[in-house]
Amino acid sequence: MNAQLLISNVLKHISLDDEEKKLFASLFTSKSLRSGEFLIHEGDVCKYESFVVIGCLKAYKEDAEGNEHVLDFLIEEWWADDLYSFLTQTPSKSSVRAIEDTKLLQISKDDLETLYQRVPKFERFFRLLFQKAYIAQREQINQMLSISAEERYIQFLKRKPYALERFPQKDIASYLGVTPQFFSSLKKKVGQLM
Amino acid sequence: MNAQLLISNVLKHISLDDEEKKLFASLFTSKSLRSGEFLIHEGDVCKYESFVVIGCLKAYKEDAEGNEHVLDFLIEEWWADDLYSFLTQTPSKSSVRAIEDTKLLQISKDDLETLYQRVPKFERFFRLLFQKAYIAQREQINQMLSISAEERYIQFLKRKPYALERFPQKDIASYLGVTPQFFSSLKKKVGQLM
DNA sequence: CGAAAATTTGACATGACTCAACTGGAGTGG
DNA sequence: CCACTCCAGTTGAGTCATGTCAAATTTTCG
Repeated sequence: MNAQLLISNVLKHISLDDEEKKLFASLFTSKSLRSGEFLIHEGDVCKYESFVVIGCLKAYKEDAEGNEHVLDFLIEEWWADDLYSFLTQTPSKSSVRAIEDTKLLQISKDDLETLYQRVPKFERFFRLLFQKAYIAQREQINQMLSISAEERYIQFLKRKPYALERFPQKDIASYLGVTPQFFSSLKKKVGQLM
Repeated sequence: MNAQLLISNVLKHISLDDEEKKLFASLFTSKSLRSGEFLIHEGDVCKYESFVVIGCLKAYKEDAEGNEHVLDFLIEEWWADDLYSFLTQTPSKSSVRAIEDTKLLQISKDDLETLYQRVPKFERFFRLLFQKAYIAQREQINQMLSISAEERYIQFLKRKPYALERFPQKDIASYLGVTPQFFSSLKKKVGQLM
């Protein structure tokens, strides 16, 4: 198992000595998913926190009519999984599914608690992750309230320039809250402007 | 200063002995706001975490054209303030302003750190708050993606039946992401259905 | 290659916005 | 206590953004 990407990600937020790095790496196990496979199904309790080493996934929720609503895209160096379900050990309200072949590193809730006790500064690291997720969401809400679908799409492209190549259009449409048809015309229009 | 409401709120999540209650209460100071006064201005660093004892406030953000976008309403037994700004001690991206005369209890960042060290289980309490805020936001995003303004309004009334009496209509409209005019017609239509 | 899924395109329908005018209540000053 | 002003809220006409439905086209993948 190669944990280098994971370690270097952690080092961006807190410092670690060799001992701590070794302990940290030893608590993770690796997992692979083929495109289309589930990391979590809605209703499952999320037992692991997962770090994306390579690949990409979407987090989404189904409404009463069975329509998918994409909440987020996860790529390399992001943490997948339903954070809320993981922390509270209650059933997840959303699903996470690979949209490319994906390799993950996973840590269980118990091992994470162990880690907190032995190296308390990891608590800070994971709290920072949570905070980032929180503020990113707040931005997302704010954008949805204040700007048009076209502007949202342009912002989205700025933040994730690789989006059109990596994510299916219908998932991007869902993430932005528009129909695939309307997204198609948006894309054409915006493409001509640039 | 009367901290009973605050203490009983904390006791819903963690247990405390008398000693701990006393310490906790001693770290808070009270603050009053008249209707219309600011708790935080956009751009300020949020120095205190505030618990609403009585009254209500709105958290909002202004866009480039100067339009308000209401992000949240805060009433009794809620925590006001920009959590992100408080935790990271960076300038707030939103403002919080009283819409009724309001009484708050406040704790500073330093005192909160002291509290964490002396009674570590408070760390859990505040982390739970954060998690709740996170999941509430995720619900909000999900609703915005999947349901119409009319349905959102009906859901909102279910969650906050007191809303029409306590909050100005234009603020509710902004919270739901519609114009005051359209909100007015929504209200009429939904009122007739019920 | 063939079938299924994703994307595009066009006609039409509707939800939500803009603008403008009107109503009614809450101060404020004379 | 009245007249005046100032907002918040309402109403209606016209418009634009986005959705729906249906069909054509392209891509994906077994």
